[in-house]
Amino acid sequence: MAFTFSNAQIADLFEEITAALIVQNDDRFRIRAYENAVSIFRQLQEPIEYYWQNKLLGTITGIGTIFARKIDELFTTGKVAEFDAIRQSLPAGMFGLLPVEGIGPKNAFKLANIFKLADRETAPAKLLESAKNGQIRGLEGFGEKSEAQLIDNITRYLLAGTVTRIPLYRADQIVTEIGAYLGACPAIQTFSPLGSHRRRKETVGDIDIGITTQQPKVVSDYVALIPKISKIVAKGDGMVRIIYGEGIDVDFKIVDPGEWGSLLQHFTGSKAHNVALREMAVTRKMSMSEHGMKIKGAWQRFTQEDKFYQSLGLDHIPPELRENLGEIEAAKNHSLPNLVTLADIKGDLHTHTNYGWVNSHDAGLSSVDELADTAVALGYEYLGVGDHNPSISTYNVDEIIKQIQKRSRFIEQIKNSYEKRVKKSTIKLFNALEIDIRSDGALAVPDAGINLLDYAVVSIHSSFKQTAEQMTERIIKGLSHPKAKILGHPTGRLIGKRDPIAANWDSIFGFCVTNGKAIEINASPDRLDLTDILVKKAILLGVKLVIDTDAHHHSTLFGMQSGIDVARRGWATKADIINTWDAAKLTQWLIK
DNA sequence: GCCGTTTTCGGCCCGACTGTTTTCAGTCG
Ligand SMILES: Nc1nc2c(ncn2[C@H]2C[C@H](O)[C@@H](COP(=O)(O)OP(=O)(O)OP(=O)(O)O)O2)c(=O)[nH]1
Ligand SMILES: [Mg+2]
Ligand SMILES: [Mg+2]
Ligand SMILES: [Zn+2]
Repeated sequence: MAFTFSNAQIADLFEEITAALIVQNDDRFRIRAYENAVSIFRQLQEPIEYYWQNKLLGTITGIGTIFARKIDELFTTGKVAEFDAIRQSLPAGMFGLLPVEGIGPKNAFKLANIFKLADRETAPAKLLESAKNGQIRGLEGFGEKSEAQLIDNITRYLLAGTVTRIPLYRADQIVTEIGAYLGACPAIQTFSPLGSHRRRKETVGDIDIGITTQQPKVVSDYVALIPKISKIVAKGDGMVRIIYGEGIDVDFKIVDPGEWGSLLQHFTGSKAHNVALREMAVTRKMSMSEHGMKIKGAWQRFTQEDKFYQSLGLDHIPPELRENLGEIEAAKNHSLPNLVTLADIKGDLHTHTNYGWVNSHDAGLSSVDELADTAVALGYEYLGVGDHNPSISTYNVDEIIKQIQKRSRFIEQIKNSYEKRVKKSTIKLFNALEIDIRSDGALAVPDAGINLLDYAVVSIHSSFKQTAEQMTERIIKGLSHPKAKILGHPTGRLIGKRDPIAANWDSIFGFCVTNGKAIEINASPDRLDLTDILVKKAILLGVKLVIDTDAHHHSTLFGMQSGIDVARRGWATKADIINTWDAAKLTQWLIK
């Protein structure tokens, strides 16, 4: 296979073809199929190449025989002849203009044509030149205002660079900030962050906020005066869209309190979920939107979201599931999963203390006592007391074993003294380590050391770029030790910083099911892996998961919710998550 | 181009704002 393409590359390719088809006034439903394919490609968490190799493209809803054939052609020949022909019929510069806010396919084409923009990289800057020279205002369909907008939008685009999505923890901070401002407005009855933020997606493209009021004009004006506003993109009685702070898009939708239920539904999305619901309404001769349900020309209003779903015969769907990935069907059949909640969690199995050996990676900052006290405060039944394995560049094999013997005695002492000090507590402390899976799959601790532990979390911390085959073999080898019970932060990705490893997850999941291993959902805000869609797949195959904070400080033990969010997006119930089990059941499963 | 518990043909979500428009196309959500 000489040709390889990432999912992002394929999504970008289809996105450009979508734009080209719009320019060519192609069939709007064909265009919709292309748009749909783009969002599917961006959502997939395994390589399209993997689907292609295993002839699984046809199993993806929205990818039919024609799209599958085009992808086959792409991987086989390195290009799609039809796509190349379509693109070559258009000025290349138009594709460089598309990322600019307010420039869609039609205008991108028109402007690239008029100003002979043949190069996509330089197109925005060149167009900006022409706009600044007043060459836009005279064009048909443009005027002084649109010229000024164009200048502003291109300038912002050139300054901001490529679009990056906002990590959810950062979005939480922004939401709190904006919430403080909205809360101070007497005219606002209720407000709530919606969109992908409410669905708890790992990153959000923007911040979406729904508002109810009986004075929409007052609220619209109030919102537009928010501190740190950079620009009003659009504003009416029903909505305000702004650029906020360092260039974050914030969408406000403002409705009458009587429409809150339908607004919650609409503005939470996802788009694919909404479209599927609306198509369902259409088959029942109804029409739905953020304003309610239109039945025989008459609007029915909803103050409550669950009632809105009910009007379609559906159970209330948890926001985390609203991705049009089977949740509507499940809501119809009353078979939605009973998703895991924070209250179900009974312990944390991946932590780091300040124990004083030279760690292979960052050591923790808190003492065992501090971690245990916090775990008790959280009402936990057990806690995995962990460290990274001793650094193999600092210690030789014998020294590593001696170090672990010493640490095991230390933990034993702590357990005794802790149980004396905190008499009421019955918290169970496990002697655990996080051990590197080295590039050949060997664990960084010899057996004689591992066997002193209650269990080990094994993780990839190096050589992230191996092939999927190598990596899969490596991980399975690493998990093969009986004490290796948990695969830590399995994809190795750091949101916005490091891509996930390539691996054959089907094989790894299969191994875990057969051999009684759990896969971690790491709650660190920049990890959040295993990722949501792979969680769903793992659970379908029967894999057990564990949600860990990977705390390097005792306060971080409080950060479990972000892992719960991921688990819920992966359809996880209490039964799927081993650290919802009580100490007896967990111990029996974990300690070998 | 995709899809199927009325269909393998004939459907395919719905709405807000902007600017230039004389009735609406484009863009975005
Ligand atoms: N019915 C319908 N609803 C839409 C459409 N586009 C967006 N919405 C709704 C559902 C979305 O979740 C919500 C907010 O739009 P966004 O573009 O901000 O998307 P979302 O927040 O889901 O994802 P994001 O992380 O912002 O990219 O508006 C659409 O084309 N049709
Ligand atoms: Mg959004
Ligand atoms: Mg939005
Ligand atoms: Zn780690």
